Amino acid sequence: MAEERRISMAVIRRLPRYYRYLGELLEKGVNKISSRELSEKMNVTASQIRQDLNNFGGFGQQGYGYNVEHLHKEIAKILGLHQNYKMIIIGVGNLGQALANYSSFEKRGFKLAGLFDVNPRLIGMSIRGLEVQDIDKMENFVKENNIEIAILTMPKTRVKQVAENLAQWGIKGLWNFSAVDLFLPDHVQVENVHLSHSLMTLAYKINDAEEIN
Amino acid sequence: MAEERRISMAVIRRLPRYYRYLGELLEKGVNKISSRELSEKMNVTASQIRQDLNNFGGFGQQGYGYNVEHLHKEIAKILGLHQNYKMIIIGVGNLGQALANYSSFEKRGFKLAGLFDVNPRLIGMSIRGLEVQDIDKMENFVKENNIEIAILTMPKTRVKQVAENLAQWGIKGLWNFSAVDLFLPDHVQVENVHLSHSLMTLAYKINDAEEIN
DNA sequence: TAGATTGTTAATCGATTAACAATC
DNA sequence: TAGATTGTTAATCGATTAACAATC
Repeated sequence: MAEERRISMAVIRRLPRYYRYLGELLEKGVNKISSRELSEKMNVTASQIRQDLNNFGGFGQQGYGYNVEHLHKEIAKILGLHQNYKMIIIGVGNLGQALANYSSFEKRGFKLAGLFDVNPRLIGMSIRGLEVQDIDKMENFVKENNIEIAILTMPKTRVKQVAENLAQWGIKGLWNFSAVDLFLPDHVQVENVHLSHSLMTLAYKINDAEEIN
Repeated sequence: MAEERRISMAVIRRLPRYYRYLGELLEKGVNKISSRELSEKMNVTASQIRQDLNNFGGFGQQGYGYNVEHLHKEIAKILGLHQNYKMIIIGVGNLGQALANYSSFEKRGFKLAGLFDVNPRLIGMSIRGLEVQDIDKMENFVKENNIEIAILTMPKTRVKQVAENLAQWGIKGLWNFSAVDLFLPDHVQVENVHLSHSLMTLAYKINDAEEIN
């Protein structure tokens, strides 16, 4: 077995963007693309594209470039998009409902299987054919349906406890929208979306740009 | 005037997290904290905290540590949270509505001033006291009300054109939730929230963690 | 074959961590 | 004063860019 270098998250986080551009090229019927052409479209260096892709093996061909369809598929495989994932949403407030209605995730293999909340007013409500269930039912549901991903869109006070429970029940990934940092066992992966952090960063950029002038 | 080093976005993106932890300490009535104590709570190195903060001047005191309230306020200033920002939301679908209902942004000085959509079914609808307006009214509204930030939660097909218009009308920042990369003049700052990228990254992490075992 | 472009090594640049003198 | 902890320099580590031989 060859010695494998650990691939940095910086590289991984660029892959979805490559994937998106390649998908668009595919739709336009473009068959091949060179690292230079792609770099111009994406506003990155050609060198970075070649380095990034070479972490996973040689997908291109000297003198030719990359086959768009092939590269698109390979990146999907790297990201794990060739598989399906069963997801639940915990916390069916505004954001939870918005994500529940996002049908585009399904296309990429992320299947919504259940909705949970503590609020009696929401329990029983139906979104895209799924009934909001009492959070009491969650343990059984997760275990029986082999749920892989939980989307955390509930108030921050309850997140830590729920996340720890989910970890015990064998969940594999948490998509965390709350302003809470989760420190969990290694078998649970956490991806944070801190909207407030993002907005604060925008505020900084605005002020910084004004200072320059 | 002292020569100013450009501060990297890596540092800036850590500030909201510091800000959050300091806010929590403040609520607990903690007065002072050392870089070591904070580093243990946050799971980063003390060295990084001190380096990060020293980009903006010395906020601490040798032998003592940092005054929580003071540091909290200083970070707010750096991020530009001592100011108010007027925002509009363009695209009042699920995600737009969810963000419109997010009252916690207001507390940080991000004031929602208007809602816009093209869909006649949505126009006239009221969310948190704001009526959804026809997108035709947007140019006047932005100019007359000195809107600084636009939240882009509309279908990707229309984003580029709208963003270019907003840039011309003097908007300062775009909070972009669409899967489109915006290349705009320097006076407009863009902060992207690519939810699909985030979910793909989670898929990668899940698969990667399983490979290890 | 000649031209083009990858894969990959080497050079550079930037970010993080370690170390410690300054100082409260 | 003695102990603690910052501010800051130096060392290390990692990521990006440049360069070019390999090869289609």
